[in-house]
Amino acid sequence: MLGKGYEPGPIEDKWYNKWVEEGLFKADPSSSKPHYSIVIPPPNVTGSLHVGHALDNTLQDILCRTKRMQGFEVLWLPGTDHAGIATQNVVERSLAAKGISRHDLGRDEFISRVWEWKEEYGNTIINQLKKLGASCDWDRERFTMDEGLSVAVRKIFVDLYKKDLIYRGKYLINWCPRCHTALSDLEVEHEDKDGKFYEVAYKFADGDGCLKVMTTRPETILGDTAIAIHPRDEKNRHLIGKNVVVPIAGRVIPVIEDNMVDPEFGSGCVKITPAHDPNDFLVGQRHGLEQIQVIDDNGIMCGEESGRYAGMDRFEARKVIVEDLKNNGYLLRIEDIRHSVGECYRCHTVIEPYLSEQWFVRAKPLADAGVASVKAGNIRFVPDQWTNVYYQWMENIRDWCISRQLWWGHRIPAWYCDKCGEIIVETEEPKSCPKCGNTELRQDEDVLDTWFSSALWPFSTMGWPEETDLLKKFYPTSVLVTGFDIIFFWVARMIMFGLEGMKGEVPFHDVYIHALVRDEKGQKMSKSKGNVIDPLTIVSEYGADALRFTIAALTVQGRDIFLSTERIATYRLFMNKLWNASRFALMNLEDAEAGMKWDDNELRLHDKWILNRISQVSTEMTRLIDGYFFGESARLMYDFVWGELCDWYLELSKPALRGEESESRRKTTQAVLLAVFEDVLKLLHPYIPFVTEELWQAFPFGNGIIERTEWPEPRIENIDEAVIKEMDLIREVIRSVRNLRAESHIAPQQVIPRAVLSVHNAEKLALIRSSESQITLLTKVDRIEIMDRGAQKPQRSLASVLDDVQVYLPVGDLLDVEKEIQRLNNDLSKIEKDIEKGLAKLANPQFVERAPEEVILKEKAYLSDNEAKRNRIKENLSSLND
RNA sequence: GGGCGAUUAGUUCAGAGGUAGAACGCUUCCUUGACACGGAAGAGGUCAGAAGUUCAAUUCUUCUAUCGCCCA
Repeated sequence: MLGKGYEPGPIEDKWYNKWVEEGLFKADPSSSKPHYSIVIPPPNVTGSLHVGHALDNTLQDILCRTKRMQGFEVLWLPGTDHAGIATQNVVERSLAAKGISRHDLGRDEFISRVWEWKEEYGNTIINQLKKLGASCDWDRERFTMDEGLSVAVRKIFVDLYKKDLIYRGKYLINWCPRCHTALSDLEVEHEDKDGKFYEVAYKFADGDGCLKVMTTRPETILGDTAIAIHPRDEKNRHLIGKNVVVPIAGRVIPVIEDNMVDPEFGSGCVKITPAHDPNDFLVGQRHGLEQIQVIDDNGIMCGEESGRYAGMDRFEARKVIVEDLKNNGYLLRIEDIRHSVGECYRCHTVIEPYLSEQWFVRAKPLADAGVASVKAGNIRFVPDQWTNVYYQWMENIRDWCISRQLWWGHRIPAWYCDKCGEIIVETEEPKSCPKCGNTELRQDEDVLDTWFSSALWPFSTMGWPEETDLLKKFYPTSVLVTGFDIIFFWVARMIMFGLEGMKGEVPFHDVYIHALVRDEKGQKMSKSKGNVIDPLTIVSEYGADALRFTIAALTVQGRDIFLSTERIATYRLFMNKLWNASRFALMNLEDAEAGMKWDDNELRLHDKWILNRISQVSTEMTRLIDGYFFGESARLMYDFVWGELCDWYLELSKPALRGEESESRRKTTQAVLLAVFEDVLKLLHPYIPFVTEELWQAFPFGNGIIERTEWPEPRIENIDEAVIKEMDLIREVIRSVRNLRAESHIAPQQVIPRAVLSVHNAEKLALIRSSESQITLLTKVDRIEIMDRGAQKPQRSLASVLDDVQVYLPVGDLLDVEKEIQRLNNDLSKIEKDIEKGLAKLANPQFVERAPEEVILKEKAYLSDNEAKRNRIKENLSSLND
């Protein structure tokens, strides 16, 4: 027998271990079942589980578990990402605590320390996923730095290089002076910040006067090589071709024309520093300007041109230079400005545009293919609003800087021959230079962007470039589930590399994009704000199922998720409700057997109703899950179990189960209970696997693991709408009697001798007659009397009017006439408002002419029902005055 | 500057071209043999504002306001 309350603690580990032991999560490539596959978005190996992971993986788990029950061979492939910068930072920090820098150790030793660190701490997040219940095939766990995946990385790099889709060159890239590496455009975060706008005078070289230039970065003046003006700038055009003197530096530079300049902005004259500004870099290329570097890779002023500022930090130098400009009369004025400043996504150091030799992916051709395959319908974004976001980015894509000046990562498979200058790009280390035979080759020091290896994840994890059984069975994957924040970083790049590596085959058919989890105030969760909800704390306090169910219920397409522990506590109660409903059922099923069948002749209205409803719910659940409607599906189950099964069916089933009707009624009710609980547990299993498994085992049908059973088919194929409507009426009658009781403060346990019903419709009359015992049971009324037509209504009674049914509750001395009049008047005014609306509608010739026939009929019926109700309420009112 | 999303009960959020929904909170009552982690009943909303399309708009369109995000 189940305990009195649901306790998640003891059951979760027990079942998780059992599932793993049974091999429930293992994917068999030789299976003949249709395939369903998902690759996990690999979390950072340094990471620990946050609610975003909990969301992402709960949704994937729901899909995988559902599909297993629906007869698919499911592969959910797990793993982690080596997270170049993050991991290197973590290990460097722990070394720094011992006073060691990575340079003290040297590259090889440092990397082996990172591996040691990974072995020790890297499994944290994997174990946390298990706590959540994630049904991944753990035997196939992968890591982006695994040997197999490294082979894939080298292979695709070489292939792309040979197709000229990867190239090397000296360009201005985003440089983080703290992380000491290049970053891609995506890894730079732009934030509007308060800053200063300095207006500086540049004197003409050949005489008096000067032109005015605005800049936010006066320290780059030292690297200026031109002043640019828009060719159609009437005001300044005459200056083109002149020369000016760079303040402080004293160099003479030309005034040139370029379309890049916005003539409306500032003075219309722009200083050009090709080595330290991305726009200026392009201008410099167009005009063949010199690139003068004055800031180095540490953000320190450098080089001959930086003069006496050499050795100063760039921000320190800015202050000093401004001071010097002022003292020499070059500084005309300072304005406050809000402008966008690029920062390193990882450490928030201000990015320095930095001229250096880097590797790039030529993105355009790859992006074109990626766009085409979405346009062709081979990949579908859900919700589809993300399709446009994807197109917009892909259509404006820029080349991707993939080299990183780190030690931890996939080393670029390029070797340099210092004798002849040859660059050799191969998957295996070359023995000698193919051009000059030199055997002293030097491998490129840099590693690849972590996202480069992540982009291969859907197929590198399945053994590519080998043609494995796994790839044959499970590629392309069915769906990718991830957050919108990495559509560009990851989704788009997987599509590009998937099409390239897998000969035009997409990496996944659907992309389900979910929102970000925020706190209850809608703020991003972050450690510094202290508003982080730790999923593992939640799991230990409320159970994994409660967390999972909350996440599912709050997941609505196209909207952020505001999570609070209050919400989780609410859904935790649902677990308890399900537990106790099952407990009730089991108490009454002690002599029941699996597979027992009900006798159709013994089914009462409420039995038929619940069988019809569970059938509708099963069908609906299948549809909702297929459409990725997680929130709707979870709430459907919540409402059905709590609001229909528990509140109505279980209550109505009690007399039969207690044996108060007949043995055959008892048996039939047992059979219905079994059927409904079997389906409910199965339908809920993907959402709340632990508690449903525990309950499943306690029922007579619970042989074997729940997930090895089949997903429910509707118990009743042709839904009987009439049954559902009839039950709705009975529920309404019951509610109205309860309402009358409560309004007149009759204690719930006090039995009222009779309720009198007046029914104006023959079918409804028969229905109510046959449901009398159900009504008396749930209203605590001794008997139901049906009033004859035209008979006098009972004295001193409360009254309530429904469609075709009037309910009277004779309460004798308890009747408070004043209050009852007030109550009826309230009802009356509501109805009169509705009647007015209806009359106005039907009096409108346009409505009668143009609205569809059935809407008009409905409106007429509604009106006449309301009029009838109004008249009866009036009668009731006047009879009160007797 | 370009784009996207949001605005519905005190709060957090669903919803749908044709009679406004849930949870939490609140009020009243109840320890009845599944559950007080519970049950019954109730109060509470000009569905941000304006215009348009329509017989009918809270729902579709446009604009405005406020908020949020992405890209430049």
